[in-house]
Amino acid sequence: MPELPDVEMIRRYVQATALHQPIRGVEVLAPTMLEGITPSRLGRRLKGQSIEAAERYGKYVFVGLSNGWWLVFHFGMTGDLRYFKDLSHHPSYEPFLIHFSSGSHLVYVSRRKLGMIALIEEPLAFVKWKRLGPDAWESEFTATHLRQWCEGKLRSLKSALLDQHFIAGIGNLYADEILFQAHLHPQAHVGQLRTGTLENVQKTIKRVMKIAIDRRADPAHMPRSWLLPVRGPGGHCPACRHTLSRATISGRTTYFCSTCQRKTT
DNA sequence: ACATTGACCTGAGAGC
DNA sequence: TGCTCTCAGGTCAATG
Repeated sequence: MPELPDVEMIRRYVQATALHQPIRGVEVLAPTMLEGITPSRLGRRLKGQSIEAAERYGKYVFVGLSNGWWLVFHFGMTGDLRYFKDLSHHPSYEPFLIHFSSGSHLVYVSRRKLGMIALIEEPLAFVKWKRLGPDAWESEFTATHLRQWCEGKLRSLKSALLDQHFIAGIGNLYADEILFQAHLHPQAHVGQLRTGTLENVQKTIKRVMKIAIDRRADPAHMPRSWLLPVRGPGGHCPACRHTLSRATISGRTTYFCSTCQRKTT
């Protein structure tokens, strides 16, 4: 679930639920998910503080604390943040919990321990350290950036879209959606696409991100013309009704319409 | 430079 | 019902 639109929902959720409450303590039930800090040290840094901000970059959420430190969350394939007034409806998988003095809780839930939790001093320095490309939804991601990055490269468009060093926030599902809407084959070579085509790709990325966020990142509520609602075995192209093709590209399962999506233009 | 593979984790669903 | 196998939205490192 957690690609850019989903992570944006998580950010807004934190902002709407968990701000300005003193932290009584934290609980780390999956210490291996902490990066660069021990559970006890993390507890000391957070105790008595409050959450004052929630930012996002790519697939990361940065939770700003009253002492200036930032908690960083990456959600892997299954992670989410949930806010509970009390823990009577105990979440099942909870690597990390923040307990507020009010009695409520902000809980990182995840079935698989593929995510990451860290404590950092400066989000932008973290982004630089991770060498993340521009956020797919922010204005820094321009057609010029796309063109410069693709120039002379042999790699496939699908792998480029998934590369967080190139552009941050797109995952496997939305990469397929973007390719579908741009009418481009996932194995199109980025270096062979014309300037006008690349500009269209950039516009498509922006449009897909915007609409996905407007519709709260819920695949069931995406437009009928989109791939997402039918993406899966036996799905049919919303445009031409052909059965969708399935292939492994860049190591990831890819669904596309072999009629509507072209390798060149 | 790029694609591919496996590792990291664990649940869900299919097939037997 | 229960077992085994395969797959899943992410990232990273090693290999060819």
